[in-house]
Amino acid sequence: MSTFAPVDRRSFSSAVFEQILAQILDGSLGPGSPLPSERTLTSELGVTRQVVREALQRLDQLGLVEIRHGGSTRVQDYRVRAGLDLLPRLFRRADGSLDHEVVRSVMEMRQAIGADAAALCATRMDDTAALREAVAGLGAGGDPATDLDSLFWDLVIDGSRNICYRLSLNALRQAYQPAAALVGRILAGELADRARYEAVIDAIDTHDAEAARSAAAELLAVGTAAVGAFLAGEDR
Amino acid sequence: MSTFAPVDRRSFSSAVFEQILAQILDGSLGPGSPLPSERTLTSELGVTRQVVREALQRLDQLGLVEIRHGGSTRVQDYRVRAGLDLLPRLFRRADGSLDHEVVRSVMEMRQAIGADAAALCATRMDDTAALREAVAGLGAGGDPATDLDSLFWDLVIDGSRNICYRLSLNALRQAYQPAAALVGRILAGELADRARYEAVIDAIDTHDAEAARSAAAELLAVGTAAVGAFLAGEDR
DNA sequence: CGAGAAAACTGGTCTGACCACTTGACCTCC
DNA sequence: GGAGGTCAAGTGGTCAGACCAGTTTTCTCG
Repeated sequence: MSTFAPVDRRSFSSAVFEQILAQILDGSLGPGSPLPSERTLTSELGVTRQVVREALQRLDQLGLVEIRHGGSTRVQDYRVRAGLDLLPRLFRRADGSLDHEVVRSVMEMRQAIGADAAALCATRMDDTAALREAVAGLGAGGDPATDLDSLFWDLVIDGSRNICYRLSLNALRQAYQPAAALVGRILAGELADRARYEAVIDAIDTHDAEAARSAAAELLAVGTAAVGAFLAGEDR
Repeated sequence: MSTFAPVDRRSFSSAVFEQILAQILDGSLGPGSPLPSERTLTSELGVTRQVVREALQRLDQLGLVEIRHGGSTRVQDYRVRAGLDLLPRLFRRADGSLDHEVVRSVMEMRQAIGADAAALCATRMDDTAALREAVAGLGAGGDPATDLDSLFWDLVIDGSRNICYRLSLNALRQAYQPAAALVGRILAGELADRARYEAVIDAIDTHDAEAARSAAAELLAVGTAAVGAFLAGEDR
């Protein structure tokens, strides 16, 4: 099964963005240190000032630099300034290795948000038919994206009517999307455990928030443990 | 006490960004609909194409539009694509009114993340001296930003060693920062309740994760309730 | 009617100039 | 010596119009 991925010829703008981003994340450009002027970057990178500017605007949007008219552009401490949108960039270190602490963080947040969303869902969702249907379709689809429990949790999150959870889920998903196939394999155990899914749905159905919370937490803990084991195995 | 806020004369680029952003959020530009071409925007807005492009790059970075070389740039569904960084933009509707559902969402997430972070903190933090000091200094400082329990929760989040929580906290804070003074007043009850803070710290000190979780949840629930009451009062 | 070429879009980059703001050196005047 | 002002250099912000590189539509021709 050979799959061809489209060559991603990023724009110059994106290339510059990635390059500066990498230097900020690996510490080459520490917090507070000024970035070279746009004109300097222009000549050093061999691109136009417009290209440099577009890259800088995006870095600013991410909260990684602070641009000030007249003054120099400075690097900000991303651990203080950046939002969750930065997450996808933190998975791999400069040398390409997986950052286990980040992966663990994602799994922990997944569990906490998922559990609370299920609890809220129990108080705010009336019809669980869609949920049961989603569980029924689990593992049936072909592609890993659909095969994952994306649909189920989409419904739970939407049912919780919490926009923060919705946006957080988007960010988390954006983060592990590139490795969807691998994630699917690791989480196989969780995905196969229909009984736990049903337990969550039953609790939501009876509007029992605390039952929904604990059932969801138990369900998600399976995946958390599986990922933990995977990481431990990788260490060896 | 009259305070002078610096006049924020945004750049054209930011103005264009805000304008398009507003239209996307209020639905004037629905998901999937194509944006006018850069050249069209250029002439309609009376600015240069570079200005338009910088604005579009930022919108793309936020996950609000999808730019494709050769094709038209399209509006994406922010409820599916945008990450938590979008949050600060969702507080106020087009008419300037506060979106209660968003506020409620923030408080719920604050509570869930805070509780889980406290639990993790209990298993990962060894020295709680800094925490006790932070609580001791609560309410002593002058400005609302410091006066808020920012420092305390900063320490808890850092102690949890969960980068996702760290970034989420940044995003949440970014969201309610503009209204820090008001938030401080509403949360006064929570901030004054030293005993609850101490209970959290004690649990962390004894490495009792579940105790820390419930103590933190109870502490944060005070603020959640206060905000709920405030919103209910505003409805009247 | 269908396939393929051509034209007309779209976004991406280049050029070089000028405007607006901040900074810091220097200079004056108490 | 210190407080204030002036000025030049450096920074980001914007402008203009041109050309390159893809995509989409249109039109032509078999």
